[in-house]
Order: sequence, then C-alpha cells, then structure tokens
Amino acid sequence: MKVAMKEIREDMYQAHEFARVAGVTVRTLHHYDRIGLLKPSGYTSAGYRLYCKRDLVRLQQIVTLKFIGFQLKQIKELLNPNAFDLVSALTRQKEIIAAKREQLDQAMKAIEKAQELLAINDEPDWDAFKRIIEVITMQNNMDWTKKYYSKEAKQKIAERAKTIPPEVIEQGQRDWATLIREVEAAVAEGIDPKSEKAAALAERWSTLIRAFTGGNSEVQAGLNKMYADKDNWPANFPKPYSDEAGAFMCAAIAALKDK
Amino acid sequence: MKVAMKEIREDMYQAHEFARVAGVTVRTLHHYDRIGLLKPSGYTSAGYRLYCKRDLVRLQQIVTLKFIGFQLKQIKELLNPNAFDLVSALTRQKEIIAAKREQLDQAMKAIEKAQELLAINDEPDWDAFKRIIEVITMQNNMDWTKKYYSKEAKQKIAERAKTIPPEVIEQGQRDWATLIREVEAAVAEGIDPKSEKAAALAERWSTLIRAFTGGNSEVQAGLNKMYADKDNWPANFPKPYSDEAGAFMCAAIAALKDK
DNA sequence: CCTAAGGTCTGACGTAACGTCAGACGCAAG
DNA sequence: CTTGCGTCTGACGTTACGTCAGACCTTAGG
Repeated sequence: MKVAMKEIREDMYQAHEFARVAGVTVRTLHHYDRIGLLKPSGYTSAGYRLYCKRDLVRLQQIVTLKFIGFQLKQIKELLNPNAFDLVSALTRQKEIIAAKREQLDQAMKAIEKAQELLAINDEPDWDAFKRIIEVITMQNNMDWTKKYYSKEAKQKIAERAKTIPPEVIEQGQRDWATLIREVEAAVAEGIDPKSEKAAALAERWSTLIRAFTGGNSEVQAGLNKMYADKDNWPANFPKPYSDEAGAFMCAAIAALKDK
Repeated sequence: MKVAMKEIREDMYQAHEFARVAGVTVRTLHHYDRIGLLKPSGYTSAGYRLYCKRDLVRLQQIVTLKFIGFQLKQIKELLNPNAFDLVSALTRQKEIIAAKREQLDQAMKAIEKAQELLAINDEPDWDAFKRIIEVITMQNNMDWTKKYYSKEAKQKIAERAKTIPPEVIEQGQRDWATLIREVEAAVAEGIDPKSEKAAALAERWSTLIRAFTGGNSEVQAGLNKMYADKDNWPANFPKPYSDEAGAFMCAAIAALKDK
C-alpha cells in the first residue's frame, strides 16, 4: 500500500509541498481550485489534492500575472489555450497602473501640503485641506487637457480661476461631480451616445468646460483639438471618471457637433 | 402641516440633496450612518434622514481623508474629538502610499520587460517572465539594503548573483518566501523576539542573507550597520513583508547578537 | 380621491482574494 | 492507541459601498 502510494505520488506534490515551492498558501490552492483557475491533476484515495510539474508551471504563470496586477478572472482568460491577446492586455494593464500611480501621487501631494499647513498651524484647518484637494484635482484636470492647450491658454485659465469666487468654484465642482455620476450611470445603462439623453449630458459637459475655461477662443481651439483627437482620449483618465465614461462623452460630444 | 415641515427642514438637507452637494451617493450616506461614521442630525416623522450644515462639514472632512487614502475606520478615529494624532497618521500614510507606489513601479517595469520579450519572440516565454520578476524583486531587495551597502559591496553582490546557478537562486527565493511567511505567522502569534523560536528564525534569516550576499566582510559590515540602525529600518519595506515582520526580525537578530 | 412619478427606508446579497476558524478525517511514528 | 501534523469542506470576515427587492411617503395632476 505504502509502495503503491509512493508510485502514485511519483513526481506528484502534496498540497503543502506544492504551496511551498510556489510560495503560496494551501488555502490559496483551494481557492484557485474552487474558482477553476488551477485544478490539481490528481487526488489520493482520501481525496487529497495532488499536483504535478505542469501544475507548477501554470501556478508560476498565475503568480507572475498576479505580480503584474491582473485579476484572477483575467488571468484565467489569459491562460486558456485560445490565448486571449496577452499583448493588448499588457498595454491596457500599463494604463491602469499608470492611473493608479497618478492617484497615489495626488494623495501624496495632498498629504505633504496638509503637513505643511499643520506645521504652521497646530489645529487641522479642514477648509484649507479641502481647497488643497480641489487644487490638486484641478491640476489633475489640467494634466489631461495639457496636451491640447497652449501654454498661454493654460495661463489664462489659471488666472481666471483665481478671479472666480470660491463658492462658484465649489458649486462648479459639485456640478461636475454630479454630471460625472450621471454619465457613469448612462454608460452603465448602455445608453446610446447619439441619443437625446446623451446630447443633454454632452451639452452640460461642454457648458461646464466652457465655464471652467472661460470660453475664450484659444481655449475653444484646444477643446476642438481634443475632440478631433478622440481616439487619443487620455489613457490615464483622471480618477473619478472611468475610461468608459470618457469614451462615452467623447462620442456624445462628437454626435452633438455633427448636428 | 406642509409649513411645519418646511420649518423643520429649515437649513436641513434631505438625503439626495445632501449627497449631491457633497458629491457622494445616498447609499454612501446610508453606509456611513450604519457604521456610525456620519449620523444624520435629524429625521422626518416618516423616518427620512435629515442632514444639517455641520453634517456637511464632517462629510467633507471624511471625503478629504478618503482622498488621502485612509480607511473609514481610521477616519472615524481621526475625526473623533480626542484628535488621535493626525500628524503621525499622515506620516504613516505617506509610507504606505510610497510602498504601494513601489509595487506599481515594479509591476510597470515587469510589464515593459515582458513587452520587450514579446516584441522579439511572438510566443510568451513564461520562463523568461519569471526570471524578470525575480530580477525585479531582487533589485527591490537591493533598494532597501542600498543605504547600508557601499557601491563596491553591491557590485560584488550583483557579480556573485550571476555566478550562482539559477536553480539555487530559485531555491533561495522559495526559502526566503517560506521564511517570511513563518515570520509573519510568528508575529501574528505574538511570539517574543527573544524566544528560542525567534532566534531560530533570525538564524535562518541571517543565513539566507549571507547566502545572498556571499558572506564577505564588506557585506557583513553593511549588515551590521543595518542592524545597528534598527530604528531606521526601511519604512517602505518591500511588499511581501509587513512592517511588523521587519521590526520583529530586527529585534530577533539583535537579541541573537546580544547572546 | 386616485394615481403616477420620484424619493426613502431596510435588509440581503455581491464584489476580490483569500484568511481564519471549526469539525471531521488521514497517516505515520512511538 | 495516542500524538502530531496534514487534509478536507463549509461558513464567516474583510472593504466600501452597488444593486436589487419590497414596502412606504410625498406631491402634483387628472
């Protein structure tokens, strides 16, 4: 019996051995088994999982892709034989990582500014914090408009922002946030970018942008460049908006202009 | 009746209005209510939530802290009157963000290398990918030893790494991963860094480091510097290890050396 | 007065990737 | 036969909400 077992286990790992060599936990193996990502290639008579070398290769692939930041679902697809385009997946993943990094950088900047404030004034000045974050998200907005605006246009925008009373800016930010949420909802509902509803959203979007930019002609030119370049819509879209929302608004605005 | 309502609602927002001005969803308000982060300051006779301006201030503080990356639990603590040290929380948060960024950078590097490989060879070469990630994590290890090693020492380490057969390196990485997991477990169990068990772990840790570094004297000097400087243990500890594990090993190694 | 539209409430389930029990069973050595 | 170590499954916990589902409130219009 013992010999038989040995024979069966020839080149087979038991769960903990297998987990050890791969640097994961047994529980992780159970999990991967359950979700069908990595099934053991054998079982003992007692129902113990047995893994072979080919399983190890696959597990290492899984770990590799996880390191790169893919989700287990995606890994499952990437790893199945019909080879769902790893190349483009990598490109997309890079964009996602870049976007995440952007967020972290913003948070980092915000913290540093907050620390400066705290160094001066012992009591946390929440109002100032809020403004800091507004400024940072604003700069972020600038980031992705940057490629479409000339230096002078940006200058003008910045100057103009200073002249606007803070409560107007606040209102604008709220309007913006609201609009974004509605756009996301529209995307989720699968609404056609050419529909009336989308047109209304596009109208509001443009209005906000105009309000934000002061609606002067240079800035308008920048916007036009931006719309024209829609296939190049910023990949690392600022956080509060999804890629889908960006694409949707782009299409909606284009449709609006066609009329 | 209607007038009475109006009076009650003087300066009070209903859920959706409140959510809109703050840029969150109603469901989020429900959530914050449930977890006790933000309770409405009033209710209508029908049990509808009513929020006032002070609630708005608090909600904005919450949003601000969330932007910085705090968890709701921590926000709850940071926001309660006894003001649980916002300053140190910010410092810690910076470290956490830096660590996350580090990971993203590594993932990004790995992807780029993988893309280079794919550009050359159409078929994904998993073995090569694996090595790439090994190299990157290795560089990462270098990152936090960097401050303790001289340039020459690092040079030597790098040279030596090349001469080691790959299967030995692989084994080393597995051993390392295993050890880390055991250390984390020890920390979780609250084991004393001065105990026998901790000493055994410290021994293995040192051995691995020696194996990794080639055990020459310059490198040893670097290690000593590192141990001596334990209060300065790298803040953005490389991902697979927790801060606690780092502190634990540091203490255990110190205890070992005291004997 | 009834109804339709739109808002609110609660509770329950879903998400990602496992960790952590808990209870039951397997296996090899002393 | 016990002891120690290992395995199995199932269920709940984690984070910050989103998404129904079913039921109730409010208000304007017919």
